[in-house]
Amino acid sequence: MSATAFHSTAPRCIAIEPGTAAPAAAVKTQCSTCHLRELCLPSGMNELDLGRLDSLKFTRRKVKAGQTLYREGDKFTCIHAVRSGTLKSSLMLSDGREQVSGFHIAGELVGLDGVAQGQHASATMALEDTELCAIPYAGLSDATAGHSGMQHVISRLMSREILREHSLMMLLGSMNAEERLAAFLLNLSHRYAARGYSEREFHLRMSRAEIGSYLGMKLETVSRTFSAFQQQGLMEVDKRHIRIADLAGLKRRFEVRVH
Amino acid sequence: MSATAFHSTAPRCIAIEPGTAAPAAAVKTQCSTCHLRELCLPSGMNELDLGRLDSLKFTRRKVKAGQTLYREGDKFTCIHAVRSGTLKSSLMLSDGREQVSGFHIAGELVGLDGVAQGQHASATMALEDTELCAIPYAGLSDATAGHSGMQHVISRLMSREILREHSLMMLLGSMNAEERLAAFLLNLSHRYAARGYSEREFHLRMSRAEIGSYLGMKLETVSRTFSAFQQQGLMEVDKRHIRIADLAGLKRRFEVRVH
DNA sequence: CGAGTAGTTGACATCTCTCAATGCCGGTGG
DNA sequence: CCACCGGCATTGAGAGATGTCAACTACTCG
Repeated sequence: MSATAFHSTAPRCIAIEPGTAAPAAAVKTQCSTCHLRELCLPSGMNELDLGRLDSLKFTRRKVKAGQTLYREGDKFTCIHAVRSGTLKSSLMLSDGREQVSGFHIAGELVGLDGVAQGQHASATMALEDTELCAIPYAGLSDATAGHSGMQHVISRLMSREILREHSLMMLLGSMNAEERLAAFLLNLSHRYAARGYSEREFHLRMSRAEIGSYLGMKLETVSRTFSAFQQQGLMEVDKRHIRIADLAGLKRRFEVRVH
Repeated sequence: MSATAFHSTAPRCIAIEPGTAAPAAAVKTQCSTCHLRELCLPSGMNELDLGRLDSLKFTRRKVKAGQTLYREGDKFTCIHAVRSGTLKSSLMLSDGREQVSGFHIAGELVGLDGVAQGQHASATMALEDTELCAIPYAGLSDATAGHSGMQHVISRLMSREILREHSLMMLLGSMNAEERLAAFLLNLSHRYAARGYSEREFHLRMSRAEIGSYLGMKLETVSRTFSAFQQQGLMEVDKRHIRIADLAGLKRRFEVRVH
């Protein structure tokens, strides 16, 4: 049904992707020196806790465009933090229907849904060549045990994931096509802006079908809605390149805040 | 827009509802003697951790039908565990649109979305007279600090909430009206069965409008879909009383498992 | 008893989906 | 080098599902 296929093997998070340019010894990363530390796992931690995090030295991992990071049912061992690139997570129904449940960019965490059952409930695939930090969940649990501030940060991250899903539910449950696409674009714009990129001009890494799956509409409807926005003078659309001409107007018409 | 209105005051979780039959001294509850312990907060804990939980002695709290437990924006201090009764949680858009994000019955936890920002992102209202345990989040954090098994249980509960929202997203994003309503009823049936109630016959505590809001459809469509199920011989529907005549058939036609 | 709430049903409108044709682009192989 | 192919996006026409509006009934509460 979906245009995209899962054709990679499903390596574990401890393994280094074979065939990548990674040196023989795994590249290790410390949070305290990472330019994404304000957005990512350490967000909200104090210096002391950040130091504790550093002792974990996370392994880096590369995933090429089209390859999966994990599939549904895979054993859950690691949370992953995106260093660069873009991923999509999706849920699969027994009859083959796919629903994209999220897109992830630099500084975002992937895989928190695996904690509940010790195995992943979704599959996650790279939409472009992507680099991540593999954060072993067991190691993280040990490191945070006894440090309630640090523990609270983890809980906050999980709760934040719940909030993220709230807004998607809102979107899927009570918005029409234009509102959905506008909410999606405004959300992306916001996330890019937080990372220092342009909030008005960006390149979509996902297909119309993937956007549609995420927003609960068909790819043709996505395409038509893009065209409608363009005709309304709200933005210029050239395939995956988006330039928002009237960001304020877009917000005025479509920014529906939750409470 | 919505048929339901918020007309209660919004008491804090430490307070005892005025005017209820609760004795002067707050009723305290220990998890180890609770008949819901297998389903609720202690689910998956060992004896030792359960003992630690007992030392917290949660305050009971009653909320009458139609009253709110908390509203969006309220300070988050407690998670609540449902002892008896039914609640709904809902999200509000700035333009007044409401989306029900969940229904909660005995043994389920309410309010985990507040952890992220220290304030509630949703509002929660009792659909019938309801009794809860108020679980102060700070106290819980302290009690679990240093006990990674106990901490992991909390994380699991949050992750479980993420999974719950996953299936709702799946439902909202890629199912038609019959599938949505069937999935909702099968889910309810399952939850009642786990609590020792009939899986075939139950009383809905929520209106057609509330079901519709939860499932992303209008109340008339909910009503029509109930009628369709009845005509198909799948169930008998009398207002809010449901008797599933052909549970196997309902499952066969509509049970779409995630992976 | 009257008003208000909840649920059902019908008729029609509207939105999104479905199916189909076309164009564009990049990669590949003759 | 160019023809061809596959994947992605756009657009049109018509179908189908759900929303909207309205009428009616049953029930509850004051």
